[in-house]
Amino acid sequence: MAAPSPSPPPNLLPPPLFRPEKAYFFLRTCSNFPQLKQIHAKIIRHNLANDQLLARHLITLSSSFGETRYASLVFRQLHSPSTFTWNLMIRSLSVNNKPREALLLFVLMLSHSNLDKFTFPFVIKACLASSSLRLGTQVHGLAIKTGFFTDVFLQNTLMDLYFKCGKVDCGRKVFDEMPGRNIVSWTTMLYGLVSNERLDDAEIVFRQMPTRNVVSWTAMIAAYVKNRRPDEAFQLFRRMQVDDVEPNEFTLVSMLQASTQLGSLSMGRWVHDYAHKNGFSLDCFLGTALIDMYSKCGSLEDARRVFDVMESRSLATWNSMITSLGVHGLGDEALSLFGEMEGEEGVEPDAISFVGVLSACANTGNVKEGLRYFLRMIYVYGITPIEEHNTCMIQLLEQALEVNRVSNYVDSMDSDSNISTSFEVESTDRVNERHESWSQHHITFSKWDAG
DNA sequence: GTAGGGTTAG
Repeated sequence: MAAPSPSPPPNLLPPPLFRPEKAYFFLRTCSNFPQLKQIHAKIIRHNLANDQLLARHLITLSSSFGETRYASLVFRQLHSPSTFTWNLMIRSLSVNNKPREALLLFVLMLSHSNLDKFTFPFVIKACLASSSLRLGTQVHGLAIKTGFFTDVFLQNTLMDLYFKCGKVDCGRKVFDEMPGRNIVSWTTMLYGLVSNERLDDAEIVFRQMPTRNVVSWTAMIAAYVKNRRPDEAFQLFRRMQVDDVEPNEFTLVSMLQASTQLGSLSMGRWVHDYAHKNGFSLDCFLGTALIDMYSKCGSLEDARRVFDVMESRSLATWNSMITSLGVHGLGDEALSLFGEMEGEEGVEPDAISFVGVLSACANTGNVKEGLRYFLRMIYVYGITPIEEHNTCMIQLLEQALEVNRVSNYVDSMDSDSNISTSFEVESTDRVNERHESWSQHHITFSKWDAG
């Protein structure tokens, strides 16, 4: 009797068929980076690593997880990436805060691939993000040379670059020579003028605009706020509603700033109420603007209430709440909230957080904690002190010296020698002379106390 | 797959 033929060992079995469609399905449902790596491994095992469409999905997804190195790896595995894929990779690096790498890739692209009209906005944005105006100008030249300059997206992005680099005349020239301006071109022009101290010209542009949408209205409202003209911001807000343009979160943030500038709690409450009634979600920006408004208009309770109900909080949200507590004299609460923030995943304090923390310590005279946080800022978080930190520290040290001076004075009443006392007095005076800014700082906080 | 407006300190 013939022996049954042995079945091949499992590792020699042909792999089950893994079509690209199946890989797309997996990628569509993929929600984290380890999962993505598993799917990618499968893709490689089934010789699909050179599939352009799959690679695009992998690049988009890994960069959405912030994994640009992995995205680059996928990109490098392609034999000859299409222009689309080059663009995608440049964009991925740029949006993940790696504009220099994006620009290097663009330089490489010039000798390996054709460009298209989509390439330019990505590259110009990378120029802006890395403050490379010079390269931006060269890209401008290249756009003209290659015939892509007629694209309105490209022109708008270029205008924006010039305005944000302070080159108003260059931006204006692009705008003036544009044959097919659209609403974005007009709004870019408007805001370009505003951010270069030219509110009057911006008003003219706003009047001349053929059509206005919520972005253009909001840009003009924000312009008034930026120039500390809150009354005009409110006027324009009303006109916008008469014009049947619905405000959005961006608009409301500006209106909250306008309320803060007016110091009007009732106006601020009205904006909050408006947001509530119209179903606006409390996103990080709107929530933080509300906290700031309530705190500066005198209602710490409302600020805290907003903070507590917010579903997601940005670093700015935490900073705003910490500063508010400190400013309202609740230094201990400010420090304890800072501790909570440090425990929160993905939220790392920045220089502004420490301005809040140190001024909370300074206001409550908490010298020991102040020094501890100051050192923590420098040595744990690697943050270089800025003037505001130094001002707080000087205030704290003066308090320490003052306490020391008084105690030394008391000691000196019991002893014959008062050498150390005179030294302390002298050094306090010297500090006062050198740092007159302290008194200004003090006035700032007295203003809060009064309010 | 591309462009414009928003938050925290000072």
